[in-house]
Amino acid sequence: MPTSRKAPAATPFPGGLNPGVLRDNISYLTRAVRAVVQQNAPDDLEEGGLLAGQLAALALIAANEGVSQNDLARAMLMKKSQVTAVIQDLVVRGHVDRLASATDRRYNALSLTAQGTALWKRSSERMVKHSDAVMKPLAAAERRELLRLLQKLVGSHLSEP
Amino acid sequence: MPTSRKAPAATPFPGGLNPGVLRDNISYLTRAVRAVVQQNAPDDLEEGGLLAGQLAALALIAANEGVSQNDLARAMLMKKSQVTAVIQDLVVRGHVDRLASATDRRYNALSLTAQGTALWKRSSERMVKHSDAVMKPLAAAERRELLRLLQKLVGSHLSEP
DNA sequence: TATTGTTATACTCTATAACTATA
DNA sequence: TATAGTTATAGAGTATAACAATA
Repeated sequence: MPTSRKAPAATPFPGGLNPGVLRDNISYLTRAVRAVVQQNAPDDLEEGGLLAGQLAALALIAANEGVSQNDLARAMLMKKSQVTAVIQDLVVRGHVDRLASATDRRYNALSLTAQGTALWKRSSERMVKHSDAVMKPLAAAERRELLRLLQKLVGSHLSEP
Repeated sequence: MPTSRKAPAATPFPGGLNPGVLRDNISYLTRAVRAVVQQNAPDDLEEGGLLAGQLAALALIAANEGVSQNDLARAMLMKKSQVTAVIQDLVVRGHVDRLASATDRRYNALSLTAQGTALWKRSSERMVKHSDAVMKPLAAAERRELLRLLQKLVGSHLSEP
């Protein structure tokens, strides 16, 4: 019997264990990747005591001047109460301006301060490097495909909730 | 100028925002998928107040009778202290037996009780259904490829840490 | 009434280090 | 001395609901 016929994947599993149903479980796998992401984060990823979500907030504010906290919450898949905490700290630290919208004063229009812009410039480079480092074990085509599939998965669930 | 030439991906982004560098960031994307996974979890996924990691522990013990807590920690990418808490609760609930190994009494050999086996039988079905539900927006080939890439990514980082 | 954002609260998850017991 | 597991603790992440301000 030829050995090449439908070899059973032989996925190396952490600790040499039999993965059982976990091998094809998206919950387990994404949790595992999150752990890998955390472990590969450089100590200086979050400059000056910034929290993880605050970097993502900076990224989105930088790319969407005047965005509201509600839209930010949707984009980051966070509760609005969580966004309040994230933004409040960024405001206190002087990285973000939070102004009530002129047309509808329920909204906060968020923007980066000069200091926030400078911080983001430094941070974004580290952020991209970190992501690249995590993805390094994959070939270029695989990296693109993984990102595409994750984007599609998230996008699909958010467009039809 | 033809509009079809290298269209800019047009990835729909939550909240209609410009994703900026987050679009290709593995940290952001996996965090987003984790949120989707959580939101799609049925209320009865974890029967009887079980915690998330406890299901994964059941899965691994079921597939690896007599496994040690250390190997479990590696496979689940958890700290051993975290595994202690997870297992302790499963032991108290009567789902898991924890016996000092006969050959080296530092090790605990974990196994499912009859009750734990019955629980796992029920839970594993819900677990697989949950994963399938989350993956549903992807085509079958895409699902396979996403799982393969996540497995490869995790496996690569754990084999050469 | 409905929506944006805030506050308060609780629970889960994760990380660290000191400790024990076995080897 | 090295390893498996335990304990204690702190911090980060997340979910819920009640609330104020604005529309």
